Amino acid sequence: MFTIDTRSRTPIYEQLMEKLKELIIREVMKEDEQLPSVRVLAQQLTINPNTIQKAYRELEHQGYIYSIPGKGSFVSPVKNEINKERMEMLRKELERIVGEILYLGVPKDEVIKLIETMEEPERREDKND
Amino acid sequence: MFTIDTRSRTPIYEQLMEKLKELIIREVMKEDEQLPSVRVLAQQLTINPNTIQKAYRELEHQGYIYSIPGKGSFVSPVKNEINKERMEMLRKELERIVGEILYLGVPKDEVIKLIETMEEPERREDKND
DNA sequence: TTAACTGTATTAATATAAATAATACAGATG
DNA sequence: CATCTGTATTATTTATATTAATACAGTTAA
Repeated sequence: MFTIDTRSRTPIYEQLMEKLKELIIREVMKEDEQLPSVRVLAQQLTINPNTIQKAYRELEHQGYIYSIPGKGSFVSPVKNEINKERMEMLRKELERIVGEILYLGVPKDEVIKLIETMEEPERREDKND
Repeated sequence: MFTIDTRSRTPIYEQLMEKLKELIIREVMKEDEQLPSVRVLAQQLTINPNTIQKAYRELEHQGYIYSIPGKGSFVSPVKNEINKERMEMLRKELERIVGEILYLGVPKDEVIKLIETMEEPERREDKND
């Protein structure tokens, strides 16, 4: 499914979160799709189940997945009460990074251009639950 | 000068780096201005000199400050060979964060609006060394 | 030159966090 | 019932961050 660098200084569970988020954001994994179980993924990546569990727990807390005991873990539907803390954190991070980029001399226009090349995810409007 | 949260889960040296970068980016501290010495700052913040040293070392590696043994540590002039690794890392981080924000349903226009409200640092063009 | 600064380096000890390991429990499913 | 799922707990090991105590060399001013 993906690879983990056990020697990296960034913790395994964080790497896992990034990779999984990537799959969710790029919509490789879609709403309500089941994630590999804690044990299966642990075996595939040859890392400890507890580490997977930690990553899943965090992703659930951030609103990216939801878990049902006995059934499994699944990708969260996007619009369901976006985590406000997370949104606030992202806004701050964005400001920090753009601030740093501007300081380093990259003109604002270029930053905006970069963002304009990025794709907005397509989404149905009609699916109001 | 600033405050450090020793109980925070983010390492002290990272907090220090953020705070100092903030001062440099907001141009509270200007080119070639001297930073407090390792020992003085350590005493002020009541943390270990080695921790300050670590932060300074990293900031130097990222191109934000330069140190002269026996003299002190100073804010780097901005245009002097921007750290390309760092620029690349910032670009990637930007893409990651904006990607996540877009995924969460914030329209691209709004992200761009936010960036447009940010101030570009003013800089002389004539000072070509 | 001496005294008091500066950054830098090293080595050891301690504290905190991450990761592994071994289980256990309860819900879901066929 | 057997086997899958998530979740929780406790202990141990390993890695990282932090402190501590020095040492050395360059700078600066008295």
